[in-house]
Amino acid sequence: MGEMIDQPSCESCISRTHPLFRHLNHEERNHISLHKITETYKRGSIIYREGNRMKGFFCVQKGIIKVFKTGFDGKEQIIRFAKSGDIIGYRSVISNEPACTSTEVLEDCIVCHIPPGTLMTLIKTNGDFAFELMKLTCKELGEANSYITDIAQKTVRERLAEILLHLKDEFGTDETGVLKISLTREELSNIVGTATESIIRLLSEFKNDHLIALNGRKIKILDEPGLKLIANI
Amino acid sequence: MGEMIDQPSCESCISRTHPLFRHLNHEERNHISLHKITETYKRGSIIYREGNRMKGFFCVQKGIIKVFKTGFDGKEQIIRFAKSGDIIGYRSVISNEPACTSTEVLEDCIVCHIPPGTLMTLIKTNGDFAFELMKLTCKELGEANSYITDIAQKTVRERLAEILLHLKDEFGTDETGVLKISLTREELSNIVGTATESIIRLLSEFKNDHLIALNGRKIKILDEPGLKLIANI
DNA sequence: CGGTACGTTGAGTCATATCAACCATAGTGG
DNA sequence: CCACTATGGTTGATATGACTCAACGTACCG
Repeated sequence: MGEMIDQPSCESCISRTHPLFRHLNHEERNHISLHKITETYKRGSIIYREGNRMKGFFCVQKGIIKVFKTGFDGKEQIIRFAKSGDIIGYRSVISNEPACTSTEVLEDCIVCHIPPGTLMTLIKTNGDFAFELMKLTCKELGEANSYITDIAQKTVRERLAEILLHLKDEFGTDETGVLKISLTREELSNIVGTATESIIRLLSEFKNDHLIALNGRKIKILDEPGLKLIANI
Repeated sequence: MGEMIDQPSCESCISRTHPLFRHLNHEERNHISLHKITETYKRGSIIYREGNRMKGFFCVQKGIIKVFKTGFDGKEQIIRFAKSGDIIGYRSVISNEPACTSTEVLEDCIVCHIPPGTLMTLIKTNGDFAFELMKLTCKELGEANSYITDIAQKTVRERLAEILLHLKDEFGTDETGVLKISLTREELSNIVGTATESIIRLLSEFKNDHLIALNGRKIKILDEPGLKLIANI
């Protein structure tokens, strides 16, 4: 459970212009405003865990969350990240199944929790909302399909190069070119689907080949075309 | 393009009781009836190809279709199968993106093609339909997420055992216990994500361990608990 | 100051890919 | 009817990418 903070109105929320919420009318937004709970979560907190019965979904205002599954031997597999504007947990609400992933906060978050009934009502009464949500799901599904193909066919080296580029696209870099998202070696290995040691060795190979620069968890992309070549993009 | 056959009415279609179509009223069903095109496809035909702009979606009446992506070096990765009652191609219609997978017929098919406008209208005007479709997408997404974790973390041996059990669940067996779906060794390898030779070797290992019996493409499951043990289920 | 989590490096092993040869079957065209 | 070709299946030998295990360094924290 996160910590409750002053409850801001949805009328002033940055997500108001999000494709998903763009089509809501005054009344619908008001309804959400009344029923949502805005909370903060610190780095390391678990928002929900695989197997939990979901009691609504979450809209991320700020921060970064990792979405992962736990494999047979307890090893995490990171499926995706959620950041400002993304929503998580809706899949389980809709399928009415226990959550199939866990979510852990990587960077302190502000998250709005919206009860399940509100989601259902919106889907069934607002066609545009339903359509946008479906678009979102379809996008995720398309990405998942690509991911499957990549993991099945590419080498660890190729996948690491691809993930680095992908992280740059998704989270960007600061002024000096350092990836904004900060991950442990283990987390990187849990995205790529490999052993931590392999990631360490490959990162230092990439560094020797002047593709990246390393400084602890800070990763700077030096040669994007070079990485693309390795990743086969 | 498939071959057109006598156009049956949707009023008598077996898919009428499908969760997705259950909530359609007389008028909506009539509208689909008027606008759908029912076609047959022979084994080996391609219904649509990755990158195609989709001109509607398909509802499978009969037969088996494989849904796959083509990797960098041309190797196929089978993402899923579609059989009676399943629908394919809707993702691209909704995202309004080119198809992200190709589909090839494994067993002669009867397929109804439904134009994109009809899908959109249904989503936006029939909340129950939208909700059921979303459920379907979410189910696929959940399966894709599990698949990612499996491929990333399990060995080829474990995955093959799992796939065999999965094929049994999805397509069943005949009276003698032989899997109803018939796949080439290469197709099996394109599901598991490995080399054809590895599949051949592992299948014959499983056979020696009396887990399965082999006769050409016919695979009989002899020891389901044993396979589950190997698959870590 | 010791403890805990993370990062790094080396050595050895193993699962799986790759390459190559060969067999079986079925369809094709002269 | 036979040679020809294509496709799928099988097996063996060899190479190697990646994992595992183990030791050790580093940094932060109470």
